[in-house]
Amino acid sequence: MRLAELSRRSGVSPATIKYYLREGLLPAGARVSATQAEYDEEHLRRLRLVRALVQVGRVPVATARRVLAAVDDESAGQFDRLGEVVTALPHGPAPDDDDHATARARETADEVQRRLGWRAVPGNPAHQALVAALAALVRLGYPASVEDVMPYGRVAADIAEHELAVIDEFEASTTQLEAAVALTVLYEPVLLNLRRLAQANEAGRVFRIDAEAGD
Amino acid sequence: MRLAELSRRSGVSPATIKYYLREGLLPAGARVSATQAEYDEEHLRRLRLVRALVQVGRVPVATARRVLAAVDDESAGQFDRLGEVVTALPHGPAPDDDDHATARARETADEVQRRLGWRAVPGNPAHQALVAALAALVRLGYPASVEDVMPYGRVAADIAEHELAVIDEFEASTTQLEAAVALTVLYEPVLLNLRRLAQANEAGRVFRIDAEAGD
DNA sequence: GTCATTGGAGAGTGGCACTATCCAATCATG
DNA sequence: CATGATTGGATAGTGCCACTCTCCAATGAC
Repeated sequence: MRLAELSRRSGVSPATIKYYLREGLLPAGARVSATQAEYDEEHLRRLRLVRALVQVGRVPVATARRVLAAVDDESAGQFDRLGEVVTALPHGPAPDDDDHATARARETADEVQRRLGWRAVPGNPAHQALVAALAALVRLGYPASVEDVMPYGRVAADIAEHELAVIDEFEASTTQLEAAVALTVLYEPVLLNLRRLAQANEAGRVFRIDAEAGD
Repeated sequence: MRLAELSRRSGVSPATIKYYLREGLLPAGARVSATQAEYDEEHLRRLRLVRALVQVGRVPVATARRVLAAVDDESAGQFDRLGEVVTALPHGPAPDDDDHATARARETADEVQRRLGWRAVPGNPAHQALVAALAALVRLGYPASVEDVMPYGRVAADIAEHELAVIDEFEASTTQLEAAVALTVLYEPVLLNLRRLAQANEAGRVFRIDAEAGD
């Protein structure tokens, strides 16, 4: 199919598809002549994945390129590619200054991971972002002790175990990696928005009861 | 204290503090003369909250203004203010087109909420964002059935119940609302990054065993 | 043969979170 | 009281990012 049809079938504007081609998010089509290229179903699928990552998963375009390159890199082993993928995916900001709050947050993060039996990797961007978030809570005086964080850690462990089981069912290593990326990135907003809905629901219960009791 | 000292104590540049004052994220200081203003500890605390929301929570500045205005609005009741806060907080994008995938996603979202005993509010931005994320999964052919999503819903319900209990322990309604905002926004990266760490840990177990077994 | 279409390249746009520059009023100091 | 530094407010500018617009030569369809 031509670029115009790829655009029509995906709902992505031709200009944006050209942009993705330029940025290396989408492999070039098979050049059928000097001014025409042919795209197939695989291009359509990849384009949909890119759109999902960028729009729903809020992955920056430059990051998506790195992630997809790691997924496609047949030369490296599966475990190394997965490592590249998870470190390339966007995380929060790393802690900017090493104050008291950051130090306490780091201790908390380490202890939580120890209790869950995880190997703590201090350089891991997810670890850094976790410390930064906990440090912000500490700075504001909100609860962020090991006991406060542990419930989230247990929940995360449950979810991850379930997700890896799902990923492991895919056959080829490239489809496994693509599934890992898609499920990691796209179930993120699912989880967050379900949490928001649960909070709204729970808040309705708690505060309405309070209000009925006379505030 | 003067703006310069507020800057020193918070680590935020004077130019950025001025920007926040202009944008209404930070109330003006007490004007002590035509060219001088006095800031107190409350300003410092608010500034730290703003920084945490904007930097760690990735809340857009315009959104933070709405959220903080609702927290401060003494004229409205607590429940209404909380409603304004949760709808103002950033969510993912709403579904852009109403195709087959979106329709299926909507059904799934409704059924999950029904099973969890939540009142489904279709106009809720969190609901919209949930549908958009599920639609993206459906479009890519990844598992997004009611059974796939329910574990996340149960986890969200557990977390929310725990969080509301924490919030309910704060005394004044303004501090409760501020706590609701801070905990909702700042525990989000905590949860997400713990999930990433759990995934990395679980992936290490699964794929290393696979590799040892001969790939 | 003619004219609309295609794909590639480069520059331009709009939004956002700052950031740099001015400026007049004021404060501390001698 | 003179004077130079500081302060806070206003305005314009910067850098980044995800597109989007415009142009163009080569081509394909009729």
